[in-house]
Amino acid sequence: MTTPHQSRADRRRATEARILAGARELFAERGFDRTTIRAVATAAGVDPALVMQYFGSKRELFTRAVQAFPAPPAPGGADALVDQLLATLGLKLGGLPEGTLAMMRSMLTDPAAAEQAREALGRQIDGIGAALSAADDPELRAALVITTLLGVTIGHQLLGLPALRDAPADRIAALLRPAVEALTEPGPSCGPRRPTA
Amino acid sequence: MTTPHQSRADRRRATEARILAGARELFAERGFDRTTIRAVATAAGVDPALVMQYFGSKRELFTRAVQAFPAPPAPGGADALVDQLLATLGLKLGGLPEGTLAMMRSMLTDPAAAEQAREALGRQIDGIGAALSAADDPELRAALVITTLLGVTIGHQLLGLPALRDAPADRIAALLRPAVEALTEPGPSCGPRRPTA
DNA sequence: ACTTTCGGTCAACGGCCGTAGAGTTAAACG
DNA sequence: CGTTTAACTCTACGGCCGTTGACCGAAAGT
Repeated sequence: MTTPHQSRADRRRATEARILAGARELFAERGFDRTTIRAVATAAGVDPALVMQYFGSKRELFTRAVQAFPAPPAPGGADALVDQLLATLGLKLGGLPEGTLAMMRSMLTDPAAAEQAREALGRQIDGIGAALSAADDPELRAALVITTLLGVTIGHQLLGLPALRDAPADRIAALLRPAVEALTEPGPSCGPRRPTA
Repeated sequence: MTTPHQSRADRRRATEARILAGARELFAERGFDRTTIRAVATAAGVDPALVMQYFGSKRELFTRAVQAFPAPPAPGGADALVDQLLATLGLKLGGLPEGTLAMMRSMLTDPAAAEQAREALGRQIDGIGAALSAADDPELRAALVITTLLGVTIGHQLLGLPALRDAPADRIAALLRPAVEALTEPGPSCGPRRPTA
C-alpha cells in the first residue's frame, strides 16, 4: 500500500496532503457545517484524532484547506481585463480549484468563511476598480462585475442550474462579455434606448 | 401580556404566526443548519416541543417558512421586463422578503433548499426565456440574467460587501441596466470591439 | 541495543440537537 | 357543573459531533 521506504518527514507530508485533499473535496461539496472531521479522516484513510493533531481544530483545517483562494487580483489595464476575467471564468467553469468552491459553498452560512470571502472578493474588487479608474464609481462597477461573475459561477457550479449546465463554457463567456463590458464602460450602452426610468 | 380575550383558534393562529416569523428571521440570518428548533421556540416565546407539534419536523418548518419564495415569474413582453427586474431588485435591495433570504442563505449547503431554489429560479428563467424568444439561446440568456441578479443580491444582502452596501439602490440599478440589456439583446454589444477572443 | 521520538490509533467525555410521550392547565361544550 | 378537547409544557432518549488524553509500534538517534 504505502510506498515502502520513505523518511518520517515524507510520510508526514504525504498524509497531511491526503487529509487536506479530502477536506477540500468534502468542504467543497458539503460546506463547513456538514463536513465532519470523522468523514475527512475516513476519506484520508486515517483516524479522526490525527486530523486534530495535525490541524488543531476544524476551523484551522478549513482555513488551511481553503487558503489558496485569493486568485490573482487583476494586473491588466483596461478591457483586456474583461478578456482575462472571462477567460478564467470560462476555462475554469469546469475546473475551479476545490478550495475556492469550498469557500463559496460555506460563505453564506459560516461567518468566518463569509469574512474570508469578503476579504478575497474585496481584493479582486479593488484590483478591478483600479483598472476602471477612468469611469465614474469604479469601485461600485468593479463590485458589480465581481458579483455578476460570482452569481453565474454559483448558479453553474454550486446550484447546477440546468440552463447553465447544458451550455458550453465559451458560449456562456461570449454572452457574458457584452454585459461585463457594459458594466465597465462609462457611457450609455449603445443604441438610444431610453435615458432613464 | 397576551391580549386578554380571543378564541382558541385565534390563539393558535397567533402563536403559529409567531413561530413562523421567528423561524423566518433565524433561517434568514443563520441558515438551515445553524438554526435550532430550540432557538426558534425561544424567539417565539414557546416550548420547543410545540414547534414540533405544529410543524412536525424542522424540514417542514423550513418549507413552510420559505414557501412565499416564488415571486411573480415575469408577465411582461420585451424590455419592459428589464425595467421590472431592476425595479424589484432596486426597491427590494433593502427589503427582500425574509423567506427569500432564508432560501438563498441555505441553498448552497442544504440539498433540499438547493432543490427548492433550483425550481424557483427555473420558473423565473422560463418566464424570462419566454419573453426573450426573439433572441438566440433565450433560456441561457435568461439564466444569465437571473444568476447575475442573484450574484448582486448575494453580495449585497448576504455577504454585505462594503462597495455594494455603501451604494444607493437606484445607482446600482442604473449601472446594472445596460448590463442586463446586453444580456437580453441579440446583436453584438455596440462599438466595434473585437470579434472574438 | 537501548532509549527517545513521533506518526498513528483507541476509547471516551461532554455538549448540543431533533424528536417523542406523558403530563398540565384552561377554554369549549353539554 | 362535569366532561371533553386542545394548547402548551416537562422530561428525557438516542445520536452525532468536536475534542482529548492515554496508549502503541516503528523509525531515529546514540
